[in-house]
Amino acid sequence: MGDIRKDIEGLRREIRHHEHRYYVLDTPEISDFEFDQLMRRLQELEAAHPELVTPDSPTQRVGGEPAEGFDVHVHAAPMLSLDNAYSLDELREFDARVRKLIPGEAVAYAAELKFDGLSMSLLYENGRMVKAVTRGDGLRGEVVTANIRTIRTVPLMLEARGAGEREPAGPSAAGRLEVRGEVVMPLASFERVNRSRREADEAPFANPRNAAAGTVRTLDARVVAGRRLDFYAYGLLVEGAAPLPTHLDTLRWLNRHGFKTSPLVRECADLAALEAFIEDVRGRMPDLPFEIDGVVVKVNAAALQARLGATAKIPRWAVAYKYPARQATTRVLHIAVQVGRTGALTPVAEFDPVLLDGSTVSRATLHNPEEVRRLDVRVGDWVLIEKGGDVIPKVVQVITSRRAGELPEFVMPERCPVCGGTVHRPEGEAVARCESADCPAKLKGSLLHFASRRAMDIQGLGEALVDQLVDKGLVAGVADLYTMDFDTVVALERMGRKSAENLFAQIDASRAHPLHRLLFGLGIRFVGERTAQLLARRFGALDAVMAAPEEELRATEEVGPVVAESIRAFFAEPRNRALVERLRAAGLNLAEPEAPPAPAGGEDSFFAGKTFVLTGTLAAMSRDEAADTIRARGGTVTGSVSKKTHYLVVGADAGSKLARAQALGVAVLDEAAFLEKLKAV
DNA sequence: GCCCCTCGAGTTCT
DNA sequence: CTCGAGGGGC
Repeated sequence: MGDIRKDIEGLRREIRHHEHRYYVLDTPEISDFEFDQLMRRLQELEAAHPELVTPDSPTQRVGGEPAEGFDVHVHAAPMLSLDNAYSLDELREFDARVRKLIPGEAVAYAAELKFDGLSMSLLYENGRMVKAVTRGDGLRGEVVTANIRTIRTVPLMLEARGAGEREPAGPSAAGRLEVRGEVVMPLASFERVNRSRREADEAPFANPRNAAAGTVRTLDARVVAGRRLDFYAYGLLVEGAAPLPTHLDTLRWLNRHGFKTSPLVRECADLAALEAFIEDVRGRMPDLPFEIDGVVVKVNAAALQARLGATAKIPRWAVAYKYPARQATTRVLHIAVQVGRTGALTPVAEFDPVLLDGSTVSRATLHNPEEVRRLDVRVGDWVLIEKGGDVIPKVVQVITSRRAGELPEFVMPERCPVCGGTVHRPEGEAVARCESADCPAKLKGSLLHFASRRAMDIQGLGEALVDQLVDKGLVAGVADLYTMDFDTVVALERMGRKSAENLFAQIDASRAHPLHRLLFGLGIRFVGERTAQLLARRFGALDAVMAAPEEELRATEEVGPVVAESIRAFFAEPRNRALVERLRAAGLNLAEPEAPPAPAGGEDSFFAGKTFVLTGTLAAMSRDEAADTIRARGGTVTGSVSKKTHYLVVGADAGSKLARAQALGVAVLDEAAFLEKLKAV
């Protein structure tokens, strides 16, 4: 419990620091998204430990303090922010919560666009706009009336077109009332503003929302007038009057009085209708003249809203659904250089974390110096990133229009960033490699590779442990794994007795694995899983492979001059020969068992002699299991679709392979058909 | 010598 | 999953 209290206090300190940087100093150190994540974590901890919530916690107020330069206005009613739903699941939870709080009521929702701008409160007296106030910290905002007056879609005088026949007329515009909405910068204006800022050698705005926020807080209203902002209204508070019966009524009232409101709105009776609307809006997003980042969902009936009420920070009757972005833009903070097990130096872009398709992404490989040059990525650049058909994010392009001034080009280091060893890039090859035999990064990579599932399958030997073993000098090569001292390992960080026992059991069991796993695990260049299997099967024992002259090696399937030379060079290396001797001494199996007889009945099965490719996620089994099953029935499984492929087995979310199969006219089996064929045998 | 097929290698986040 | 590159068929 003491730990949790410490965590909470640490988080609060951190959040207060960033709030100050953001709201007061106007020089944030972290992205909005990271800030949100900190806040979320604090909220979760406090929710789990309500006794630790204090009134001065950052969660107990809505935002920051107004900056100097503008008058401060205290909102008549706090401008709350909305709770966010980052997935349909979270939206479902919202719906369930609402229905649970007001059981038996027929709940309908009003859904509209969630503009990516800044909230604004407009005060009207006798129909005249007298004051415009930013949201500020939710309680007090900045008075920016002169700036907002320049926005053409903000009515300075309320119109009062007649009510439609079926709509209630609503309150008169005569008294004091407040209209709430969002100031946005349309994309066309955004492009124009950034173009002229670049011409004037000023840093362009990162996105329309920042541009709108920056503009509204400009002290010179003439500048604001030139920026063409827009205003969309979504809320109405009338002094001394009850709210209109529903949110949709409010929107109609606002329209009739001269305000723009969300161009897409729908009344949704249930979750399914909400999901349909969300899907619909997603499709239309590219055609909208402004940026949105989601859909706002509100309980439509004012009476039910009142019954649901609000917490100190957010109303319980509304939620903002945010789309998982398929693409995102972010800023490159750093280009790191990683060293892999083969010594390959890989440049990696590290950027401001962004939410991309449901997960937070903070880095993406740039593969090699060639790719860095092709993209022309530089530290400080804004880049467009996406997750293609798969999970792995990639940098699509640099947004050169947002490059502020001159940025230095990336240069590959001439020495290994980990060990300082010499780096060599052979003529005509894309990758540069660290040449040092003792590079810790290479050692860590080889250990992880050795322990990987398809090699020696030592579970529990992960990155964290390998780091410790190497950094503490306990392991200097794979052979040391078999001579490690149990007590030393138990003493390592985050290593309990039980985990150490499991680890040693795994290491012990690995001694008996067949030769092909060891051969693969050694990490000889160009000898992957398959080549290792072919070699092990042909030579039967490690000594035979080591002793084989190059011609013999080349007689093995899929081994040509390059691979043969690589194997020869590996075993010519004295330290590698010594390694083999140590492994032998440690009692490792250095032989390959005789190939098992062909599976009974395999020859006449549907699968026998045919080539299969698997893609997507299968529900009934993993892809590996499916591959084993096919092989057990006499089929072959390969990784890529070609004309020789007989069938492509597709699971859910199939990627590019399906398209390729269709292009080549390769037959496709869906999971149901595949399982059917399996049963038939 | 060209082209197709595979294999190898690197990779993100939860 | 994708890219680069080795092997081997034609």
